Amino acid sequence: MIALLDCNNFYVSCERLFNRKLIGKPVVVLSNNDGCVISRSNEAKKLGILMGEPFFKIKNRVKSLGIYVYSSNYSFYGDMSKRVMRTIKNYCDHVEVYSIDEAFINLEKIKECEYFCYNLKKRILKFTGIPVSIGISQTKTLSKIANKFAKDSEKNDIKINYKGVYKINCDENLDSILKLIDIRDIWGIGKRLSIYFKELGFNSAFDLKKMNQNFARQKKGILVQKTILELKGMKCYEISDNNNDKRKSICVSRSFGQKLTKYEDIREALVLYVQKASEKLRRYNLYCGIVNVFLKTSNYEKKYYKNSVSYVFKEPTSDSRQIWMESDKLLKSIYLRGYEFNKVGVILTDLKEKKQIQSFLFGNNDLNNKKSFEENSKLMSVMDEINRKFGEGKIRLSSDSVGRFKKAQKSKESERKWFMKSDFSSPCYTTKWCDIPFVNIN
DNA sequence: TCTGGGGTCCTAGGACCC
DNA sequence: TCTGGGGTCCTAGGACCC
Repeated sequence: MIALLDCNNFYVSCERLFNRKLIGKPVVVLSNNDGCVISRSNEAKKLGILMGEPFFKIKNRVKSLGIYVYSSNYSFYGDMSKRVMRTIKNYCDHVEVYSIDEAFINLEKIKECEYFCYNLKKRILKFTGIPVSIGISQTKTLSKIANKFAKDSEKNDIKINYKGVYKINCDENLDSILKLIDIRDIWGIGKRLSIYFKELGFNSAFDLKKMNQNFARQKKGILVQKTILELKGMKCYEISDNNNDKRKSICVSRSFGQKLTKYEDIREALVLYVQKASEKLRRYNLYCGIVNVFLKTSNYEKKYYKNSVSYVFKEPTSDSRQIWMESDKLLKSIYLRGYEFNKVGVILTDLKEKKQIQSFLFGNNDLNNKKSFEENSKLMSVMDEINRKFGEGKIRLSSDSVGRFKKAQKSKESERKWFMKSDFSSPCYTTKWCDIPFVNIN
């Protein structure tokens, strides 16, 4: 069994820790620049405040209803999150921290799941002050749904063994529960997909479960197919250990409080974001291969413009001066006069760890240039050196190339030829690396 | 010389999550 | 007047090569 633990109205619950008078009162927490509502207490939900609602639209209503309003304090929420997660890990071996307020827990070895989770919930409340709900089922997708019922059991008087804990069992109550769930509320089915499926007459989670998975796969891709299987109780997503959760990108961006038109003003903002991004980079002990800068007007602007542009570093870097120098040039290249900009940001991608010596060496190669025989010979000698140093070395290949490599391996000569003409790695293509054991071909 | 098919690499954009 | 920020993964399609 898998449990999904979710903190109730997390940001509001955090605010309540240090302001006891907020307990039992309607409270909302706003996003940056007090743009829109990102967390609501149950009382605020009952008053009809929606998630993501722009604050300016409901300002008057909020005032007249006596709702307490707070700007967000992310570093505080981050600290509280760490405490909650630490508490969970004290009692469970196998935990995947999924987001700031959620964690998946492997319950394989636990006999009385519901009882265990109920105790966990009580302990978290005692040690951190944060109320949580726990859903239990065979797959991640189903435990998400179970969690929704657990939350409702807190609010309403649903018959339930343990308050705040709910279990869906595939052999017993599955279908009757799925019939109650709107297709939009399934994990992985967002706005677009739900509109598409509803037009075809699939309205509930039960309907989706019955859908032909090959049809789903063909029309909407592998993720929907997996969701269908998960609804049937077949596990498609394992609980990860968070060991291999190497970050793939770092992004820092903000909407401006007011619209900016002057280049200097935008540049000033960007300096700060690049600074923050490079700090993160170094904190995680990473180097970045590509820097991307984007600039846009508000989506609601009549004169709409958005653009972004990247630079590939010759060598991966974590030097904030170097990153800024390139970012500055990039911004200049996409800035246009006469537009009212709303947002600028920087994204660092193609992140590498220091210890990835090989990708450093091979990552230096120019993109899109097939290397000459001489250049590849140079690479080969570098690999030899690695081989000598570390015993068995490894070559990084994009997984697409693996088949070709295996084919070439069939004879010594074809393998040799293949080495001579291949791109061993491309710094741009990072998502699907395969490490192939290095074979000394001499 | 002409042509087509298959494979790879890469990008932009879409969709989703919290 | 005022509409968050930070991520991940997948896919279609273009360019290129053989």
